[in-house]
Amino acid sequence: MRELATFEERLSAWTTETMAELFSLDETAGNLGVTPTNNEKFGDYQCNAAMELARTLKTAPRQIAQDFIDKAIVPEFIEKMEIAGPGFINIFIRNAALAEYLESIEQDEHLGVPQAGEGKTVIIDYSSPNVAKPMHIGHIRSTVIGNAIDRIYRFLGYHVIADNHLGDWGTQFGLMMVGFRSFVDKHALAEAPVEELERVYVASYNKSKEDESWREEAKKELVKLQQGDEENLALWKQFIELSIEEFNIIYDRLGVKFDLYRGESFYNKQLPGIIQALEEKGLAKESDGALIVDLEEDGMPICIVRKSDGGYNYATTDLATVQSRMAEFQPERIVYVTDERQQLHFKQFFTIAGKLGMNANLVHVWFGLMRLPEATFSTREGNVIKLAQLLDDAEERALEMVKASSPEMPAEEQKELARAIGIGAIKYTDLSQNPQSLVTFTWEKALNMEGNSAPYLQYAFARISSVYDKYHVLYPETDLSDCSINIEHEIERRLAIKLGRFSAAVIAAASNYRPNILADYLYELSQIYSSFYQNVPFLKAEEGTRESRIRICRITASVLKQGLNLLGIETPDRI
RNA sequence: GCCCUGAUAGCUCAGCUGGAUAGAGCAACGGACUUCUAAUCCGUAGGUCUCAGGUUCGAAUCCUGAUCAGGGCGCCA
Repeated sequence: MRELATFEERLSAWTTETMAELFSLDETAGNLGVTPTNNEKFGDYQCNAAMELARTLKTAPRQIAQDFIDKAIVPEFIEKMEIAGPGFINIFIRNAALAEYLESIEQDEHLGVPQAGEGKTVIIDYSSPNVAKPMHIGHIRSTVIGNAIDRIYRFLGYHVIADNHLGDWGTQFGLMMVGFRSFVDKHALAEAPVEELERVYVASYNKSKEDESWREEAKKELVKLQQGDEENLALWKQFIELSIEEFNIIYDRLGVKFDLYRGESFYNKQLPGIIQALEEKGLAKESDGALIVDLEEDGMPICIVRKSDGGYNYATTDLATVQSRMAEFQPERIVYVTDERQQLHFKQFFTIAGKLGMNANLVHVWFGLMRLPEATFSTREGNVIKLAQLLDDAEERALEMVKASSPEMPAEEQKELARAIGIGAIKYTDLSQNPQSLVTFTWEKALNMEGNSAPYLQYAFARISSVYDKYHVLYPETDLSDCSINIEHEIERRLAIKLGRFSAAVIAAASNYRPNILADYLYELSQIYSSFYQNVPFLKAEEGTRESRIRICRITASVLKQGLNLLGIETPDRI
């Protein structure tokens, strides 16, 4: 077992091993480990194996539990065990052991979180907006959730490659070309490039609906682009550059960094090879002029890999992308973060990748589409909320609160603080929900700064920092690391238990690709801390108790800071 | 028509691989700032976990069916 194993890990190993030995069981006996209790009166961890084993052992569950307690060699970190209800084994951890564990995670730069990913590469494909379209609130989920997964995997020791798979290729560029040449407003382009590009696109799109020759023209320009026409290529590159520049402004504000910006076009050269491989393996066939892969035996509709006009599809590009990534990076897995609408597409192309023998571990992490209370938003409806606007509003709202609570603070500092708080609030709103649930966007929710929100967590952190600083002013000579942790108060104990579960929260968030598990954990931790803060004195406590509590504060601060950092949320020292 | 999701307090949402009386926040009501930051804390109230079956010692959680809602299903990505 790893050095800094949690109580849960140690207990589970112990109960599983001991049960197996005492009752001569093999590994198939089911779950013999422990889980955290959800009520303190049942102890800290519970083992439910006795009920499960009752049938196979033909013994009453309480008797099994009793036998276990009587015969097992109990580790010294256990205070006591109790049998309750139908046969639960409730386990209580010794306070001294708890204190010892806290001290050990404090020494560890990863706060007890195992480096499970060492030597493994993971590619995470997220955000991936389309070129020439401004990011709106629909893009925030992929970006924020993807980035949290990115950070969490890095913290677990994985070598993460964050790849922004831009939508930089496709039929829309024909319309873009003709539209741009006819009615771009140079002034507007300089002011807000992507917004202007989008306006151009929408105008061109609308015209194409009525004007057939316009459509023809667009098609011609698209073909020219695909054939490498220099002028069109230059224009296309300009669209991309302008877009990336503007996306980066948003990414900077959100604290998101990518290792790669490889758009779909990056894989163009490989597309014919993919088609060839599909044909060679007998996977593709003609149908109505298009080339398709029949997936009926896999219970899925057919997948088009080459259109009847000879153009390639999304699926083909994605296959080429996998091939390229596998060859270049040999990732242990590739994770895609997109909205729910693409579930079928990913299932299809994962299946085809398997049939092609790509031998890649592909994961699709999907999240519910963002909706507005009135309806689904769409560019055509004109009811989109721009991401930049959302961030501005959040910062503004936070600034009002900062001004109200810290009027003496210099304006520059107020602004900086409001930025961290506003952006944090926006991110947290998305991260604290199960990604797969449907999300209805409301300003009220997005800008929430009270209760279960990022500012609540930031506030808890800031209060700790403040206490800690004050302690050092009052007792500059004391080295806290020389002072022992003593768990006395009930709320202190709850805090200690919770702190010990940080690594479990991080691991669960990673393996389920659900940052909300970590967000939940941090919120609960902050709640306990806030209660601790409000109800127990530390600076005014007696010597000894005081140092112990300040030390617990320090560990709480480390966990909060690290945890929030994994969600991409900043932790100002003052708020 | 077929497939994928979801339905939990008035509202917004948690509830991990089945475990003990289903939890938060907001809103409501009642308390706590001469005391470590009240963006906080303490308390009250609020539930037939959509419905009907099934599996199980044990179901909000797993299975089947129904209802409602969202999404997807050959040349968009």
